[in-house]
Amino acid sequence: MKVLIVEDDPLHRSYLNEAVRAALPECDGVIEAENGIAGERIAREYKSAHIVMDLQMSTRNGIEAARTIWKERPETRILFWSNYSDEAYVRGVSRIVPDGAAFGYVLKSASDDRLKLALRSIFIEAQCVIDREVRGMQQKSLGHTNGFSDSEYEILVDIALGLTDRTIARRRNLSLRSVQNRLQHLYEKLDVHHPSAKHDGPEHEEERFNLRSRAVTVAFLRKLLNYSALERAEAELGEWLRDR
Amino acid sequence: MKVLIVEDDPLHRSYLNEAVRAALPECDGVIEAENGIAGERIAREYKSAHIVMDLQMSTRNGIEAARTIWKERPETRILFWSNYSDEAYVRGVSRIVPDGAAFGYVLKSASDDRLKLALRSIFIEAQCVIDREVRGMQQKSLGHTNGFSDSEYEILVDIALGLTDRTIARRRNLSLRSVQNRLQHLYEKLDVHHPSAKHDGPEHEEERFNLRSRAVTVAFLRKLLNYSALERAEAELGEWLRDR
DNA sequence: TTCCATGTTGCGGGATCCCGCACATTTTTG
DNA sequence: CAAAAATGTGCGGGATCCCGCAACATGGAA
Repeated sequence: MKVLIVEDDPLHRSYLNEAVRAALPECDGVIEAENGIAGERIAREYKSAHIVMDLQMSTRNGIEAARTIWKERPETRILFWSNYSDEAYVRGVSRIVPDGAAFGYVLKSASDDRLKLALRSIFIEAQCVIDREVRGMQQKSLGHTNGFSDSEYEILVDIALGLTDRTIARRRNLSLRSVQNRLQHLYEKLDVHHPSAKHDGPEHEEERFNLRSRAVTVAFLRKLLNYSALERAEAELGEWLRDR
Repeated sequence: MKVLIVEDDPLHRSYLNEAVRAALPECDGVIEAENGIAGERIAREYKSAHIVMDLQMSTRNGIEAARTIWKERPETRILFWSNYSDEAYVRGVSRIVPDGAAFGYVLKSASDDRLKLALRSIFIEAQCVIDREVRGMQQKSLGHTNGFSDSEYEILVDIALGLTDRTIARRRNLSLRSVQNRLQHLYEKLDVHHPSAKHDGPEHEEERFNLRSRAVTVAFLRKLLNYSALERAEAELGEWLRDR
């Protein structure tokens, strides 16, 4: 068995290397890649079936790399090893994992033992292992209370990209009013109504926030969005624009 | 001489510890803190004058920590050791460094030698050391071509926070029109005009972007903004709102 | 001093956005 | 199955936003 490590940081890379060797005596070779592009290439060359992947890498992030790898070989087992459990990452990962594929999501802050256990579970037992904290995030994002449905998330991404209502309507095949409707729901869930508005008088004073922009900001602050998610969304938008 | 290391990641922390001991034989004690809060506390307790600080930390980021430390003891020498050279970080740092203070900015991707050299230059020679790449960013953000003036950056942050034109006007003591004027300049610099608009017919077709939101997005993608900058701006906004 | 660059402010209007009111369709729930 | 809760759509209007046109102020450069 060979294991491919895709990780930006040299320190983390060598740490992973050691952890893999210690946890998997049956492993007879560890290959390293220092960014997503190289990871994809090497995975293709060596037909790697066991990969440990960092999520945030400068030249090409782990989600993109994993997606292309899984597209070519859906049975590949990938363990994501990340610093963060942002909802944006969790959503990004669960969106691309193929049916029945074995994968894992472990935080870098996890203990040595947790990492090694995860390595064995996924690569030997073909069993999914998801960090407690990450699992919590996943649950929350599905539960209806305080959680965002896919359609709400979708429109959040669209306004984050800076699309107009009309463009969103065309892109998502909706009427203009429906788009605005979804926006209402989004604003409600993000709690970005006009905050300190006193409804005493009829005057329309103190509207402090531009709801559209504000929504994006609080989504960022709540880690529903992050740079990586924006980057991916921007790329998808680019494709759609090319297709008119 | 004692050195305080403020760094999230255990691996990086121990690497730094070793580097400091190797580069500074005259150092007779290395203290470690694993987040910004602890860093501030320990710096206060030990009156640390020599600090190596990570910028992105989960509980409290390095810029905040450095600011409070420098507020109490402006002669403290701080070496920032960061993964990124985002303009947002560079601006954030240069905004808080006191007059005449010795500081440094080295990327984590720098070589061992560069790091050790920087440690000696700052802590022994009291000389500022700024990574080549970071310096480039700094220059660019000052140069008028392709660079953003302070006022433009200011309004960028304001719309990123989701403020309305009127609120921005009150906050920055400007007229409404001036705010909109600055926005025009910002849109121009970020190149977010209505892109594929055909001016042939009088019809107003194909306005794909909401300029306000779009501007924030491209600023993010160009790393003029990042999570840390948003977080700081949000905190400042909170203060201002409390003061009415 | 005169001229020109830069920045601020007013006015006005077309395009969007935000959203209440209504109604139809779909899905969920009891 | 029927009630209830989502969800999609149209209409309309008040508030904002985007921005051209134009008048001033300020501060150097010719």
